[in-house]
Formats: sequence, structure tokens, C-alpha cells
Amino acid sequence: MVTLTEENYLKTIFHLGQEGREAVSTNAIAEKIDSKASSVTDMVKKLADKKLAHYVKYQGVTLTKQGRKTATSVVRKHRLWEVFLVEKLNFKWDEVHEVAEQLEHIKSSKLIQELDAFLGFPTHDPHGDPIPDSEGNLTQVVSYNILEVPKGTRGILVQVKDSSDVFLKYLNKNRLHIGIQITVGSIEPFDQSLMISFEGKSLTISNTVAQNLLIQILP
Amino acid sequence: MVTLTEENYLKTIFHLGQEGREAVSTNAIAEKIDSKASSVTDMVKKLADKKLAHYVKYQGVTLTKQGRKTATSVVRKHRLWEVFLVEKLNFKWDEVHEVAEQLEHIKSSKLIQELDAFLGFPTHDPHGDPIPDSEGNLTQVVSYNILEVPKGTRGILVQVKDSSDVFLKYLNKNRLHIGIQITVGSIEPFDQSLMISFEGKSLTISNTVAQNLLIQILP
DNA sequence: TTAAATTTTTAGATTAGTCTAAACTTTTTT
DNA sequence: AAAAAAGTTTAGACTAATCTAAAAATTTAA
Repeated sequence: MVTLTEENYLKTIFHLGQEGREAVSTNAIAEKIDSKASSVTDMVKKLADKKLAHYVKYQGVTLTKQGRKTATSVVRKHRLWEVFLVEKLNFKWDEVHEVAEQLEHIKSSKLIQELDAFLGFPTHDPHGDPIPDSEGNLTQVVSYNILEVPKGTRGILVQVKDSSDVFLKYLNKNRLHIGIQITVGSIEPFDQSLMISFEGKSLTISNTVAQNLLIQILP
Repeated sequence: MVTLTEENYLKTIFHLGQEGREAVSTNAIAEKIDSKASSVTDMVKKLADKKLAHYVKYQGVTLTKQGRKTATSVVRKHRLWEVFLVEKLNFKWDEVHEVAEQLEHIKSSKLIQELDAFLGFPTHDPHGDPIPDSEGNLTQVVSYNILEVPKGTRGILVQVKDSSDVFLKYLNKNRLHIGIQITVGSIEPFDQSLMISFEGKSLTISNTVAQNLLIQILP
């Protein structure tokens, strides 16, 4: 049996592992889940005992096959519930996170299978993040960060990397949501802010904001 | 903050209090939640400290106003989720309990409000148990146990008192489900079993089964 | 390539919830 | 109304998950 706390650690290690490819450090985990490095060390040992993680003292953690499977299953549930909340229960994309954090731990394979069907087998959550299939496979859409494409590129906003509610509220305020067509303008050399235009208007966004927007390029 | 475990105790005390009217005994709680009397004593003290229960040593427990409110809120969530599982996710009425036990602890007032609306403000769960409103009020339909009405009485099966999956599977097998019209036959003096007829056929049910069937009498 | 800084681990404590076994109340029986 | 039985509480111990403070290892910098 995997406890709720263990699931949260696995999920966190999975997410951190996605970015860096490398073994994940104790401190990185502690920061993400807002706890102390010493607590993380203890838990990581337990995960290793349960064959859910590979752990070498002072060298960080990676997930085993089984650990990865548990992690993606939690991520799958989280994202399916987010779709449910937005599509069926009138939640906004900046309101779903906290509730999905709870719902992702409900244990019932029938539940998640039926929920998936009920929602029409969605492939992405409201933030454009891909939903792992029941085997844990993630099919990432080919997308580009809005900063790395040449000026004049047109694309569809398909994903936002930061899902914090402050960021999502900023996007709401500026009418930036998944699915809109964006034309990328020029980068200001002074502060790397970026000019974009969409739905007839132009907007300058900070480099920090731009880093979090992924588009699918239109021909 | 009320913990998940405290919520389960409050719910249990509420259910046991419904039947007996009296203060609920430590042992009764222990048996229901499959734990030991000593554990119950500890927890009940904690509930009293938090002003969720009235507790006098050796005299049992009752809920305070606040405790009752928390308990009914959990019951409300449990029953709403049961409706969701049956109506939207193709669960059978004997499959919902375990999952609803988990879902009842999800904390989000928006979630439960929206779920209620999404389901069309149901008044009863799949077993015919009433769903408390958001204030904790329960409007029990006037119903009678099938054993206490005179021979020849006709009524609609509106509620089953036992929701265990063995019992529900027995009912499935015999085509006994909420909403059917039943005519009550005679009680066998030897073993108090009861003859009933519904949908054109007759069936003899044991006294134990009969005790769990509630009907609303037809004129 | 040592010294300093940073990161990680260990040791020992704490809290929530549980248990067993013994002690204490209450209830039932004689 | 005393003795026996049943029910309840207390005392002390255990586990999971967390923390602080100190010790150990690794990385960075001089």
C-alpha cells in the first residue's frame, strides 16, 4: 500500500525529474512540498525500501519503474479531475488546483476509468498539460516556447507551464487563454520583454510571463 | 480544522445516535469503526475538547450543534457522491460505498454546491437515504417497515436500511430495487418470514431481509 | 588543493492515532 | 445488597510523518 504522503512525494519527484532529467535533490523536493530536507531524507529511504525509488546517499533520487507508474497514475487522476471540474462543475482554470490535489488520491480503478469515459477521453487538462494514459504514457504535443520562435511566427496557445492561480489570474485579466491564435512580435533588448498580438490587439508581456507560454506553430 | 479521522468518528456517532436517541456508547462506536474501546475514549475526549461532542465518563457521547453540523455535512457529501457515481459513472448501488467513503472527505464548498446543482438537487441517495441540505436538515419521507403494515398493503419501496454490498447483491438477484410497487403478504408464524408480491411474481423473504425494507404506502 | 560554503544526513523529540493490559465503574445476577 | 459480569478508562507502548540542531559529505572558491 502506498500512502497519501508517499504518493505526493512520488508525484513531486516525477515532476522535478521531468525538468532536469538528472537525479532529484533532497533540497529540491523539500522546497517544492514546503518541508525540511531531513524529512525528505527519511521518506526517500522509505520509498527506496518499497522499491519505488532509487536512492544513493548524497546523490539524489530517481523513480523506479513501479514508482514512476504510481506517480503518473496520480498525475493522470489529478488532470482528469481538473477537466471534470472545469467542464462539468463550472470551475475556472485558476480554481481547480487545490481540489484536484485532494481528488487525485481517491483509490478506485473503476472510478477513474468511468470518469475518463464520461469526459470523452480528454488528452489535455485545462492548462494544456497532457493527461497520461492508464499505462503512464505521456504524449506531449510538439510545442515551442514563445520566446524561441522567430518574430512573426503565428501559433495556437496550447499550454501554460505555471499553473499557480496568480499567474492564471494574470492571463484571465489579459484574455490569454488556451486555444487563442498568437502572433509573436519582437523582443525588447533591454529587459527581454516580448510583444505579442492576438484577437486584434497587441500586448507586451514580461520575459517571465513569456517563459510560461507554449504555442503550436501554424503553417 | 477537523481531521479525516475526526470526521469519521462524528459521522459514526451521528448514525448511531439516529437509531437509539440516547448517548452513544464507546463500545458501539468501536464496533462500528472496527477499532478498540480505548482508542474511542481517546478520540471522544479530543472531540469534547474541540466542542464537537458532549462527553461524560462512562456515560457515552452526544454531538454538539457544531459536531452535528460537521457530521451531516459529511453525510451530505457521501450521499451526493453516491448519486453521482450511480447516475453519471455507471456504478451499481452495491459498488458505491467504498469510493463514497473516500470522496466524502474532500474539502471544497464550491465543489459540493456545484455537484449538487449538476445532479439536479437530488433528495435521496441510491439506497433511498435522504440527503441532508446544506444546513444539515434531513427531511425523512414518511415510510414504514414492511413488517409493520397490515397484510394486503400496497406501497413503493423507497429505502433499504442495510447498504452492505452482500445485502444489495441479494436484492439485485431478486429484482428488488427502489421504486418498485410491492404488495405485502402474510407473515409465517413459524419463522416470521414474509410473503410479498411485486411485478407479477411472489417471493418469500426472511425476517432479516424484511426488517431492512421501507415502503411508502399507496392509497 | 585546502578552506569555506552549501547540501545532506543523523540523532533525538513531537504529534496524531492506534493498540494491549491492567484498573476502575456500572450493570446484572443471585 | 453483595458478587459476578460487562463495559469503560488509564497507563504505557508503537508507527508514520514531521521537526530542530548537530554532524558529515560534497561542492565551490580562493
